[in-house]
Amino acid sequence: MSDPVGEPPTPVWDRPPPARRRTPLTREIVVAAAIPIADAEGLAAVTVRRLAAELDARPMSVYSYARITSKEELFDLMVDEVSAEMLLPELPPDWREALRSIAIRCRQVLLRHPWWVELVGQHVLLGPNGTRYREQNLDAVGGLGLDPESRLAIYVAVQSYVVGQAMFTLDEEASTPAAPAVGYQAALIASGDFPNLAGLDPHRPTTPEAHEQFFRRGLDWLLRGIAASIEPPAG
Amino acid sequence: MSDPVGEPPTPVWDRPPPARRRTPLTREIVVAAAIPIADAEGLAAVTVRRLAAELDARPMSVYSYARITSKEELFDLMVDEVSAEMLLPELPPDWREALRSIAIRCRQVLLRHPWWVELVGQHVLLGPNGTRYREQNLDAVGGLGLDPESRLAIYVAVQSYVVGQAMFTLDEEASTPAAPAVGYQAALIASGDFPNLAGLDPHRPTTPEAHEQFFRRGLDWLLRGIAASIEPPAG
DNA sequence: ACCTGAACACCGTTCAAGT
DNA sequence: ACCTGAACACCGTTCAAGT
Repeated sequence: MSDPVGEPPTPVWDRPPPARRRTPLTREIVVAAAIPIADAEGLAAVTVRRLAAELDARPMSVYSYARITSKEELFDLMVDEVSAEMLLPELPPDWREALRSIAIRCRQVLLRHPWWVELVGQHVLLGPNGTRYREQNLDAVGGLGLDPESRLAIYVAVQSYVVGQAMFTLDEEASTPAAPAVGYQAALIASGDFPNLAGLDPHRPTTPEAHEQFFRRGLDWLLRGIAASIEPPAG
Repeated sequence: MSDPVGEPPTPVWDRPPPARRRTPLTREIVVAAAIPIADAEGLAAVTVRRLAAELDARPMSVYSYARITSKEELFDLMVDEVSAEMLLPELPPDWREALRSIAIRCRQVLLRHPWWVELVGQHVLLGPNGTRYREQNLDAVGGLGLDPESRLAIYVAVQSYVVGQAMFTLDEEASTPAAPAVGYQAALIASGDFPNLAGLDPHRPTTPEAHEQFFRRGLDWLLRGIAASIEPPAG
């Protein structure tokens, strides 16, 4: 692992001398290397030294070639890169379907990149792709004749729900029944002081499909409430 | 800073010898010391060594006296401690008012302890106070004759919105107009490619009151949608 | 048994020295 | 000017030695 060449099957002299660099290190390569590490092992595994080793470079070269002045800026780039995945190629004409599609797509991306949620709290969506994403959200409700502030309020409400809900799903996926805290929880509930929690089926399904159904239920509530406030009850 | 006694104003011999320890170090004291640090300087400022210095102890004593085996467990304790602040002394009888009160209270606590949002993504609410908080949430909709799963869905939906919305508020409060990313953003929008974002008033109020109004709007949408699904339209 | 000092294996980043 | 090795000032945690 610490030997970038691996176990040499031939004498040194037979191996071609290392090329200066197969492809010059670029910002894109650095970001593309960091994202899978964060996906698979969490944000904490993304260290400058680890990236350098992975890219067969020296730690400080990561800063030089990615043109970043701190690790935080690398995180900014990672957040914006993933924001691009949230963009829909096309927006359904109906505002409700448009918001629903955006929310579902966003959720899928968040479940693929759990660290995004951790970062977005401190790294606002001000990069190029994050800006495009926000523009697309406002576009979704563009045909309703609402004032800009109201459109922003709708975007923030839906996005808040999606991000918060993704956190819950990730939480539940991460906490195995064997975790100590889960056992403690069960003992607490068995005390009888938590009748509502006790009423929950301990064997309720926690499949991805079940989580998605749960998510859609809340999303429908929110969209229905928005609809009720912008479309005065007909009849 | 590294000298726990400060600049001595008297010769050593005049100063009373250090008491063994004013009060024995306990878990509660450690957690109570950690929370204000996180509130004021962020989670990253909470280090074992910093805590030890603050409490006039050695780093490893923090582990011993708080009975924790890792820093993560300290974070677990911090999350649960703050969860207690979210509990309402009394629940309004009307389910909608109950959910609204919980949401507003929760939001106030989150704005006081911004790091809670960062942690809750990986530290599920399985401690004693977190469990009480979840029980209270389920209790809020206990008088409607809903099945347990539906009550859980309502709790998760409201809580998701509250947590996600708090992140947005904290984001906006944190990003000063002088931040480089904000300037970049303005230039992007000036390009004309983002008509919806361009339509937003750049001088719109960003006071805490304005944020709260924004929050309440989305909360009302969500509650209205929930109401519509459990109370079939009368008339 | 409980507590703790020194040491270990890491971090991100500074900075002076290279090219 | 751009790049980088060594060094600095930190981390969380292990572990052996104390009481």
